[in-house]
Amino acid sequence: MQPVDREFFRRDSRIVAPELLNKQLTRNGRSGRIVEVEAYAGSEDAGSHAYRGQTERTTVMFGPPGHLYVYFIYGIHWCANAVCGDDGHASAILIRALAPTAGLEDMRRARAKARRDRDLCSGPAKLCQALGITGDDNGCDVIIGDRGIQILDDGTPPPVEPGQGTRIGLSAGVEHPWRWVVTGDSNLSRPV
DNA sequence: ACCGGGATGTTCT
DNA sequence: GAACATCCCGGTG
Repeated sequence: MQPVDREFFRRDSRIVAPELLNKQLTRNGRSGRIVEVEAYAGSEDAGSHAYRGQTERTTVMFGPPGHLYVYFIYGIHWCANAVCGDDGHASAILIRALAPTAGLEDMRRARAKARRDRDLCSGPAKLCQALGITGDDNGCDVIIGDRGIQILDDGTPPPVEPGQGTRIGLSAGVEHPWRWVVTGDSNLSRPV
């Protein structure tokens, strides 16, 4: 288990996203293997929060790679992205699902409504609940592990042939096939 | 199993 | 004032 290098994230999110599969997202003993991601490609991408330029909300996305962009959605939920690309490029990867690997008791407590373990982290807002990620964590550095949040490499390579499809829940930019999954994993938010 | 709708508040027009 | 990178619950088959 070693932290992913910052240079790993200093590339376009569409390149990094499939490679992020099977890395571990961890926080203070709660961990999960990343099994579903979506790439957002900044100002070129009508589906990205950064499409209309930098705002207060999207400041972190425009910053250096290796940080967490956390946003609030539908009045209820938090979702987390890994910021990619060099400084000034609003490239990011939405982490959409984890296969829980450690700290299951804490996750079940944080997600009391989840009936089965496969419901703990099978969605972008569910996994934030399970790991206790909120707006307070916006901007934290996942390389050095601010606030206990890290992305680690446990030696498992990404899938040779990840499943690929269009992104979920968008009204603009729906045409781009920038969602990648570990095919067949039981923790996906939806099959491809 | 699948589908429809409500929750709830920040962000941007 | 509308839209929103979602989730959960309660209906019906």
